[in-house]
Amino acid sequence: MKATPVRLKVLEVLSATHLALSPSELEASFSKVDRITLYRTLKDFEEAGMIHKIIDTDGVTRFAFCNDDCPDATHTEDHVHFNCKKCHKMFCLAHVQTPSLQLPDGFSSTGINTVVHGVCKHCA
Amino acid sequence: MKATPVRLKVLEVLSATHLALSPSELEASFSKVDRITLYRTLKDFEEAGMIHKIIDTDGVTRFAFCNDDCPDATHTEDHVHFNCKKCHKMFCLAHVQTPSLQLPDGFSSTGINTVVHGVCKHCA
DNA sequence: ATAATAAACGCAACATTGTTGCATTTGAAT
DNA sequence: ATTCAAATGCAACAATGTTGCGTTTATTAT
Ligand SMILES: [Mn+2]
Ligand SMILES: [Mn+2]
Ligand SMILES: [Zn+2]
Ligand SMILES: [Zn+2]
Repeated sequence: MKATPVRLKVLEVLSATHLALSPSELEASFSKVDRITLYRTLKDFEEAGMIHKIIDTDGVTRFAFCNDDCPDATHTEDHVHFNCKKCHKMFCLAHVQTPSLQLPDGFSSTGINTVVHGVCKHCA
Repeated sequence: MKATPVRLKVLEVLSATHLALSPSELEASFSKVDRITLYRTLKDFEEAGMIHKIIDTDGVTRFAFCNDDCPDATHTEDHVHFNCKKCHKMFCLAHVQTPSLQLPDGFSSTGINTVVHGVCKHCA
């Protein structure tokens, strides 16, 4: 993977926050970047396990940086995400682990996505 | 709310399954129904608390029937949903309650969305 | 049964999100 | 400096969802 300006910018923004950002938000944060290139960059980073995708309560796709202790395979599902109903931001709660649960007979789980909906620290 | 053919059809299909269906799946299941009317029907039903919306692992919006003991306000978040990675169906696990969890200071929850990803009973 | 009316419908038109093909540019290795 | 695969940017497209508006229909009152 080559170190290009677009990739460096995306990494810089995502690594500096605990928020999960949408492609449109990222596109707005730095002008001059082509929409299609951004989508491809995000897909490449995701496949490389550097960021993870998470869909918020409104169905908006968002991406967040994976910290070092993030297990490659299921990085999305190891921690809880929080979606604020006021500011609409999506927080990675890296220290809140996904709770386990009991499934009906015959169903087997490979990951759990937990999105909490409510009011965040800053909007309280 | 008037009893119209479109509404009756949608209710009939949704009330006969425990699956959460997408607008496209519903549209396919009965031809002759206008796409826009279907969207409006689903929105009306949702606002009336008759069905609930849930977004699957792939970001696809889906709707499922609310059973009688479904509390009006947070009907989406009271039970767990299961998304099969093989058949891509989304099951309402009406009898598996959403687990509670401990949020960081300052964050308050009004609902939790839990989507389990894995292999379903029929694809096992 | 008929008429009145508010609600629901269906169409066109549009916005947003995401993908693919292809010609051009560029990062990095030789 | 040369080379070449990888990355970019543009056009074109598909899927999903929304809004405005004129027409039709289900229900209510006559
Ligand atoms: Mn996260
Ligand atoms: Mn459900
Ligand atoms: Zn907030
Ligand atoms: Zn299945």
